[in-house]
Amino acid sequence: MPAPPPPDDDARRHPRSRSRARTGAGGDRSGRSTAGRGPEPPRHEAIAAALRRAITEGRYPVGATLPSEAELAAAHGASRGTVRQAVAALLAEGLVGSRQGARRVVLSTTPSQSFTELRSFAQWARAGGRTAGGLVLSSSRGTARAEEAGLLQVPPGAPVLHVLRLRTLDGDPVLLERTVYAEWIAPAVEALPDDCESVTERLRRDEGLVFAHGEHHIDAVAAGTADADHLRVRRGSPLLRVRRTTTTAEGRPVETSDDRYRPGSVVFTVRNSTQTNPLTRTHA
Amino acid sequence: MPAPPPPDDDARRHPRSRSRARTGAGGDRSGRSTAGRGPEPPRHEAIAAALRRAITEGRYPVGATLPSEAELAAAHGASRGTVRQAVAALLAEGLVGSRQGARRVVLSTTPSQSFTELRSFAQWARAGGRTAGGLVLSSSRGTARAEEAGLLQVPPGAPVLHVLRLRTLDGDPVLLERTVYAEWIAPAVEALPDDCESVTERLRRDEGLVFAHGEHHIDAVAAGTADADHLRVRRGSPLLRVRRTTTTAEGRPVETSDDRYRPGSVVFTVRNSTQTNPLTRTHA
DNA sequence: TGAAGGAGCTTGTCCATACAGGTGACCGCA
DNA sequence: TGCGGTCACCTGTATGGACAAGCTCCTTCA
Repeated sequence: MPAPPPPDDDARRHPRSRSRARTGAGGDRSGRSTAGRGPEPPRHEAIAAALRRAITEGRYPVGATLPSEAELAAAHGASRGTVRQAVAALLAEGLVGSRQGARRVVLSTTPSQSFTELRSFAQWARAGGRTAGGLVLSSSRGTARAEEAGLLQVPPGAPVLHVLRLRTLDGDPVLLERTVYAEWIAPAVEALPDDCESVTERLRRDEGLVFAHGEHHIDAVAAGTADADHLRVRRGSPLLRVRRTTTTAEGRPVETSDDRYRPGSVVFTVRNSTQTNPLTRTHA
Repeated sequence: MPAPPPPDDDARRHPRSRSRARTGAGGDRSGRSTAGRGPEPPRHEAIAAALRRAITEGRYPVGATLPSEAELAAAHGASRGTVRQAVAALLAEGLVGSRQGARRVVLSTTPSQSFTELRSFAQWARAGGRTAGGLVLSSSRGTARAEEAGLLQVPPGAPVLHVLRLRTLDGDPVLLERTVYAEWIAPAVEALPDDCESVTERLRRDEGLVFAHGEHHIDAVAAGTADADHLRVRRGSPLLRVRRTTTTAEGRPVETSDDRYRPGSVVFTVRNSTQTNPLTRTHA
């Protein structure tokens, strides 16, 4: 849409520099804190963010078609490859659908507040406009049982840290976490305050530890005595159980946890697609 | 925009044809049933499949590093971009992790038998080496309630088809489906046999209808009288509920369903990553 | 012996180009 | 009027080149 600046031939060979210059010069982005805050995100991510915003704000309602790759490329002063990279993100989130030959279609306008991103409880709560709370009920050193050891990739009987934590949403108890931390991270966890709102964020800030990967197993169980007590439900009432194991970017397991959600307050959402995959997967 | 086909005699300008010719010459793929069985998968998919197989077969155990992109490219006679497209698929499946500067690491060797792919119950069962069964308990025309209408994107009161279906795994009842089909697909569904093993596959074969997208809401509920009866559990025992809506590739809703799973027999698995996204998402 | 530095490899980002294959709308003919 | 074919448009696939950023390991110096 915004006609690119007059054809400057020598600059055409440095599109990256050109557009960078543009954001600084023509676009009064300089007024924004782009330079001061962080190293400036990659182009494809910026484009994806712009599209995502346009969709969630209703500029493209459900069923509408997105501009073609060529148009988007021109509008953002990027190449088609970069635009494809951007829309691939929306594809993976299930916001848009794509078929060869046809324009892309908007499937949903609600941002994926779900598993697509690996979200901590606090982050997830904030995204929904709610306030999360936390309270450590007990914390004790112990040894890993066989199952836990397997998940944490340590020998059975290895020292670990067991933590029982109650999570609240707007003051209501909704989640009981039974977490087992690997020993190498235990001191950092013990140093946290009992009512720490977001363990994930604290560990990232204090230890530089990022939870990069996670595996979640979901099923339903009946509330036990302890569950019922803390979550304020009757014993035997249904709970949503999520057993998860989290690892660092290098694949080193950090924690494994048995999380039990009180139904009604929390619903998990997964969006799905035959084309979920980055750049295709349609075959067979 | 598309430059009219100029008279090009230079064979170097047709890398696709070149490599095809290579596979044809060196590997006499023509001798294989490639021509008879489907149109030959894209290169990047073939490479992804090879890597996936190597991982699940244990050639790369958990924690091992994958060959570099350059090595893979050379090994498969493809360009780096194509290899990147292939590994992006594994990234999205959570099989491998990736960090800039470091070799890719294997995170898991179990194929994602889960939500990453949109699988029908029968397909999913087969993948696990089990046999799926189905039985229609009731099927009746009716009108859409407000909630159903919203999910199917039809006006409230529009004609729909309600189907109650019991699914079995190796003969045991594990899933009770309450499905609402949009009217335009209702005749095809009614034409199906009552004990149809896979509705998804039949509809694809007979109608050319593909279930391309899905949205799933997961929570836990107590078994009602009917649930308890059909699933052979006590009333009030916990069930895993998945409310899902499925649409075609164009985004047209096909069905919406309330599925209740008997716990113990089925566990949902979701694998997760900060880098789940196609080609990045690490920022912020 | 231990720590700082650098070289080389590897992944991330981006561009330009070309062709294949599917979609959908327009147009002409019966 | 209705049907079928043509064609512009759009996405999928693939290559190749260039540079940036980050990780590892090895060397070198104190």
